[in-house]
Amino acid sequence: MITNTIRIYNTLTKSKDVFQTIQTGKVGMYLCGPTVYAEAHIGHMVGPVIFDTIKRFLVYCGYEVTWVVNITDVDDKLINKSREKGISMFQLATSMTADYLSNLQSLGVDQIDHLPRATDHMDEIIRFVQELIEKNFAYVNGGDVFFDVLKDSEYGRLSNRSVDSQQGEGGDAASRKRSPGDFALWKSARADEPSWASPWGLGRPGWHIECSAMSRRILGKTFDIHGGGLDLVFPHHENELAQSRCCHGQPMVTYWLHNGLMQAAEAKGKVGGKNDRDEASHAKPTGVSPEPANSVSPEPGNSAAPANSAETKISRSKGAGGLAKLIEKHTGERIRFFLLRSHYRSTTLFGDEQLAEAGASLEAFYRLIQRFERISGQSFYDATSLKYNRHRSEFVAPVTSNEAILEVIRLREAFLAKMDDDFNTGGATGDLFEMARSLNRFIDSQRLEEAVGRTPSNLDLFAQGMGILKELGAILGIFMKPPKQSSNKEGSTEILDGLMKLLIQVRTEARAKRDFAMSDSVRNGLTAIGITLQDGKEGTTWSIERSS
RNA sequence: GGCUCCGUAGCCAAGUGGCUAAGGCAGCGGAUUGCAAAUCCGCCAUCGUGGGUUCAACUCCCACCGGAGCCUCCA
Repeated sequence: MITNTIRIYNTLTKSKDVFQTIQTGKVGMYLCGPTVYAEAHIGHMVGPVIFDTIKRFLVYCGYEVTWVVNITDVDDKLINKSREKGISMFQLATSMTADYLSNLQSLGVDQIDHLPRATDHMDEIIRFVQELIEKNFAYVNGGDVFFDVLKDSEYGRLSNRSVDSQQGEGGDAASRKRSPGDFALWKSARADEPSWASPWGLGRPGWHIECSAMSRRILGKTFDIHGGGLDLVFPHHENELAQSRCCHGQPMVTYWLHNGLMQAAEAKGKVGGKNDRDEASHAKPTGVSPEPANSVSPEPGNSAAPANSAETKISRSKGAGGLAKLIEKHTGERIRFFLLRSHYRSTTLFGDEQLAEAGASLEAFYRLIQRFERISGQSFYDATSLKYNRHRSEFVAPVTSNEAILEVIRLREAFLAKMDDDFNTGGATGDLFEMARSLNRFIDSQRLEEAVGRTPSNLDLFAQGMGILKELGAILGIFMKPPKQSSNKEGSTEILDGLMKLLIQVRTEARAKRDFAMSDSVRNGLTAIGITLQDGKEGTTWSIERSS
């Protein structure tokens, strides 16, 4: 059963529209993926994470969703970069695609159904160009094919631009265009460039046509949702839209979604943007004095670092696998949660401090989950252990008059209402924090930490409450598996557990004898190496502090 | 220059024409604890500036100041 109370902000209409699918119960969505010429940076993850969340939410609401993310593996940048590196374009694309996919996996983006590569769809691309020529929306000049912008009366509507304000690319291509705003559908290849045979000679596709061709093949001529970064609105999406609409005589997409761009804290410009890439770009006469050169970069995370340092550095180093390192330091779940804390349409301030803060707040959930596992003796993460509801329409509220649990039920509604409102994950996470507080309050008020409070009905109610937390976590794609511990715990778990047991026993005996000097010495020593002890009603527990 | 968007507490960040303006981080007070940690309770904002519309605006309109994006490859 479908539950639809969703409204989506649509770039095309510039308003929040009621969500209505083309086919009942089915959703087709397409997200513009990367051009795989360099390692991914955090900015590349915004779209995938929000779309992954959108798909989870739509599935939760009862839809059958097909999600496509394309991989652009042929492009001028790829050609140039592969030459630079002395490898083939194919090799470069393969390794950078692998990097991209592993980053997605780390962030829990696992809902993608199709990852089409442009080079695997040359036939469809060529056919698409052919159709546009036949329908007189495109023209051939030399070995190039251009889209004729003036033939499309609706051109410019998505990005709110008039045709005469279009500025086309200059260079030798300009002379072969009818009007400057025309863009290439097919580019003739020079002898030393990768190329494919076509009716117009050897060449490669233009930048925009692959998305039109691949989305048509997989999702059809008209589909529900198309997304990408705000920077793609023009020219990429405007052109894609023009190609598809002109070719098919019907709308390409119902809802155009655009995510805001990441901005490096204490740095100018978006992450991965011009300022990041162009080391020596003081060309702009902005009147601002050139930044001081930052030669030595302090340890990231050192908040005492001078401005123009750590945070800026992270985005700058994207060419050297910046994101993979970031994930290693902060864990994928932390980065995902960080991205979800703000609204996808807003510009997000990104920096080491912001990430650390997201991590600190996440700890409260992890502690609650540990508390649950300790009390109930069952796993929170194991799919067969804690029951939770996968579909919105199947929800059955726990029967109780307990205030804390009633609050959890109320917060679930609030959470879902926020998700309904243009996928407001930033607002929804707020409800999650309140939910955690309510669940802790339930534990405290019912004395679940002690044997006396663990009545079957209390334990059952508690499990139902935690099930709601898990239900909502699953929509956001978090709390699906245990958080990553420090890497050095791997492989030595048993020895570590044994040692900790021993130390705790020694300390407990000292405390029993009221030898607090001794017990504090043990605890302080452990704290110093990153292990935290917690004295509870039923003994002492320990945990390793995760990287900050 | 053209076209968009943003400016909410020390920091991050939701949100609304009228009820106490979410939540997080940090901080402070209390309960709890041998002391801590964790947890719970409480405190911590008149929403960039100046006008206007309105019975009523942080929320709508205008101007200004400040910031970002696109117009060229970009998630």
